[in-house]
Amino acid sequence: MTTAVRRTRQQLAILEALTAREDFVAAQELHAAMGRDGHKVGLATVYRALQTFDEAGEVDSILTESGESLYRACRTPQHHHHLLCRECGTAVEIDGPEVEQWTETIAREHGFTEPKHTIEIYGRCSDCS
Amino acid sequence: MTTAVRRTRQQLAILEALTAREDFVAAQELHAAMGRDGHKVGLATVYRALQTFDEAGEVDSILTESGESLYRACRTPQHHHHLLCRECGTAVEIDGPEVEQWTETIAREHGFTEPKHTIEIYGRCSDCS
DNA sequence: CCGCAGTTTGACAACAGTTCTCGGCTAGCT
DNA sequence: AGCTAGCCGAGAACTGTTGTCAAACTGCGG
Repeated sequence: MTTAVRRTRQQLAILEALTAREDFVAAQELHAAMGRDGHKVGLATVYRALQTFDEAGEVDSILTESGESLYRACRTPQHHHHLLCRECGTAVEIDGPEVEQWTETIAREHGFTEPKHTIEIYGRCSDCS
Repeated sequence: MTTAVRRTRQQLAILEALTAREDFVAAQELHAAMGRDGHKVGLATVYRALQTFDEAGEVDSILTESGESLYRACRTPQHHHHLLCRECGTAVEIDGPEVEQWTETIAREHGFTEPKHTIEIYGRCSDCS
């Protein structure tokens, strides 16, 4: 296991709470949910932990259209994107080698290095249509 | 011209200030720049105007990685994406029919309707590398 | 087993960006 | 000119996030 060390009880609890969720959660909501479950952790701690996990690549994060960050414990550590329902929030993980390829090509063509990209598709899922 | 009506002096000034800029600007920066030029408009007005223009499709807007919105008067009203330098902020407009295609296909495959997407590529431009 | 050094925590304050509020002002119509 | 609907601007309020700092916890050497 190359999984990063995750020392503290709190961090463990946060990761656990996150894992228990299917979809993306806002830091605040996660914090609230943990409070409801009796796990008292500071909000700042939640933010810090999520940030740390994100940097370590242990969780997946996206930016909503309103600028807030959502997190999700991510099973496929491999790079991928999301298809999000803008009504109910369901997220489908998608994989797009073609697009990865495309962004790299575009970046290189314009002399850009270290390309990173944000690709999210928003729509209305079949249940919500 | 289907261009929306743009009645007031302020809105005109805002649009003008925006047009004078090559790259994406934050609402606040635009406001500051206008102040420097002697055009006094309220910050709230700048926000309102930019929002309105954005909805009307008269300007282009993107969300930075830190969650702030940037705007730019956009000459190619056609849908397109951006390649942004994360150092100096230079933006290159890019066009990717393949990707448009791809997102639609993906969305449809998963039963999603009304697909909209966010695709931004961040990198370091040749000057900054 | 005890104490120390370095981390981590959590309550709260501080921030940044954005939106709301509301009195005053304008523009356009009659 | 008078009236009305909508716009403006200053600042306050809000939201999500980050910083602060003392207290608590951790592992380690003695």
